[in-house]
Amino acid sequence: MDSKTKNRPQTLPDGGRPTLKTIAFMTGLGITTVSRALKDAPDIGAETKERVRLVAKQIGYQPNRAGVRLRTGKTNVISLVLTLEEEIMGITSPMVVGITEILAGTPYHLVVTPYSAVKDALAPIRYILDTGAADGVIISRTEPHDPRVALLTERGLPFVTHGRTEMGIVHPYHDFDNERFAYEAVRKLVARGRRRLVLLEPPPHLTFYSHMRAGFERGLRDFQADAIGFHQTNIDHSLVEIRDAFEVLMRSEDAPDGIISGSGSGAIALIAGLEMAKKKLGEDCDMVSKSPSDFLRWLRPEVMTMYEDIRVAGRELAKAVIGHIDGQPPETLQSLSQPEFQPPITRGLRA
Amino acid sequence: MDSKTKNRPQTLPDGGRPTLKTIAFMTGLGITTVSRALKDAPDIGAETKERVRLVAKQIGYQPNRAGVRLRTGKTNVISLVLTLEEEIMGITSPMVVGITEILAGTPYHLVVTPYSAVKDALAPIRYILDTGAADGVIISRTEPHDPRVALLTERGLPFVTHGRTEMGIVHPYHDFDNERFAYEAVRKLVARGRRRLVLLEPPPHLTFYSHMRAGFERGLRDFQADAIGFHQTNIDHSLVEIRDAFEVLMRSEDAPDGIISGSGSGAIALIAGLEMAKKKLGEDCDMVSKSPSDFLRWLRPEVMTMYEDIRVAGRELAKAVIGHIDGQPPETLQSLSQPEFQPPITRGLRA
DNA sequence: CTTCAAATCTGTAACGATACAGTTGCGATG
DNA sequence: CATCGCAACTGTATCGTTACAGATTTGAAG
Repeated sequence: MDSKTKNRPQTLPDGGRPTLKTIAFMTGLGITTVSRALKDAPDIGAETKERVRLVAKQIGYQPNRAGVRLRTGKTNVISLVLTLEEEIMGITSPMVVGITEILAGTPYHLVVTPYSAVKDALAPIRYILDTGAADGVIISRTEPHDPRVALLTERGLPFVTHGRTEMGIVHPYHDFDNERFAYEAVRKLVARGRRRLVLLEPPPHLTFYSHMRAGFERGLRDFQADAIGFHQTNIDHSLVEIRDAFEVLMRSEDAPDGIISGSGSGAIALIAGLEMAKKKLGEDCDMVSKSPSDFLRWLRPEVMTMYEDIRVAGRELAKAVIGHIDGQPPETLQSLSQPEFQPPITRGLRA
Repeated sequence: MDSKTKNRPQTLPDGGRPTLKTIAFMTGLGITTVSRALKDAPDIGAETKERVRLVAKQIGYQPNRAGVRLRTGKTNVISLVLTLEEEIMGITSPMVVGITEILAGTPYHLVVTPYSAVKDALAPIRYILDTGAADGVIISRTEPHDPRVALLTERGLPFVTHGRTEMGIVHPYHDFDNERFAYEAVRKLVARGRRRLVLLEPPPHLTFYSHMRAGFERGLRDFQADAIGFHQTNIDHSLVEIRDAFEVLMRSEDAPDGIISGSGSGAIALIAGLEMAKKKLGEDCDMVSKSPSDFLRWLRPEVMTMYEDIRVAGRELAKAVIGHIDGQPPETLQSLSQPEFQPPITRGLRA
């Protein structure tokens, strides 16, 4: 055995799974060389790289994640941080699908990290930071001064928010244009002759509360309509609470004739309240609602809906975190999706 | 330096994160001792264990997952395998919530592993097996002879199915009792005087297809009703397809007077088809539907719904995989959730 | 006094990958 | 014909943890 090959691997790994050692053994190269060849390092010969790549592919080599993670700290994990009390109609589902669609083409895995909103929204972030559990984080329910954004920025962990902040930190985000949603909703209702408008708003601590309100108020000014106050409930309340509060409003002198619902499930409760007050949608009242799914269009075609495509949001968010991890500047990783009214469900035969 | 302490760690790990080395340094013990103390090994003194535990807790020690995984192969990961084309109304969302509720009290993380049903449902399973990506797997859309179950069993990777199989393999599962659902649905419809019943069924290749059909047919026999054939579509088809096919049926001589819908979103389409045929729900027709969410009850209270609690299913599935990983016998990890009719939404004030 | 066993504790090697600091061979340079 | 630089390759140490095979101490038995 000449000196050049004296420390070459003599044995193969026990388990069936190929490692760098397997490839080293098969090619007659050193483990280091194989590692560097697979990374396309400049100090490895072109032909050698080719050989290594070929063998790696043949035997279906996949780097051991634990090995990489232990040595380099790179987890290849994106963490989706969710509250357990997530929206009734399940915004999570299409979101997860959207994210995984993007991650499928990458080495990243999606880990769902839940927290109880009732407790501490920072807890999961701290956990991820302290344990180095992920290379990137996706958070939602963003607040104007969001401590999670502050913490993640300070500690330099790439992230993206579903929703914007107002704290002078430039960071990746994806958001639905709620300002424009409310504005267009007002326009639509006024066009139908409605002038006494009510808004079922997001909870005030979330950023998109002010966006939606701003759009609402701008619309009222531009199209000359009036706001009917309805701050007793918001889209985070239970359907029963929303319904009951709205019934009271609809029975009062102050009853609105146009309704804007900031959420699809909220719309259900509003409709129920309205009907309990013996009013009829489409006659006494018109309604515009945001809707992440199709059921309103099918069951209450009278409601005019603007579709919020959560699946696309998931895709955008995933692309943005990865971009952030790859070092792209945050300002290039921001996107806003524009609301559009949905056409009614087609009657008649169509696939 | 006496011989007893000569190889004690002299330096602390660079990063802020505490490791076994940190604790060893602080307690003056060896790394091995600390490791074994934290595992409550029998050859470590009681007082030593106490000290180690105390220090570990104080400094917030958490084992490095990559280290454990590399050494032991234990990933502490549960993989939820989903099709990207998952149910329209998003069954995924409450399921993920249910699973994470259980995992929160364990060292396990939830990784979502998607696949395109259009392609190969085995692909993600192979990936997990080949790369050792998880300690346990949760699969859904189970088939009577499910190749995924065969493969996982053969390779000895713990798993649980959402739905049962019929291949003579005893394995953990959680299922909704679809046989009973259909049976009780028939009973209810017959009690309302309906005798010409139609079933919107699951796709035939899934196991619960035959369960639901069996319950349906047993109900027809026991309560003396007749089946109206409707196999043109199933709950996997698009809402438009279902609606159009059902409209045709409702306009025909053969129009049913009772409808059983195997899915909540399917019910929406059936209602639309029925209305397009100028029939009225509650008058010409009654309907019983499975429903994983609340919207039907709110928007179409005429529909009698049986609630399928996906969140609870998620919890059961999580408990079952973990049980399987922990070596509990599969036959003790099987559960069936019993359908119950939901009460109507309460009218009047209630939280 | 040995000798031995039990009770505690410990070092080494290994899991798979990579950063880093070499080593080797070879043609060009002075 | 030394010397140098360069291209191509390699060994060692390390990340944090645990399995395994010792090592040390203590006290009781012979």
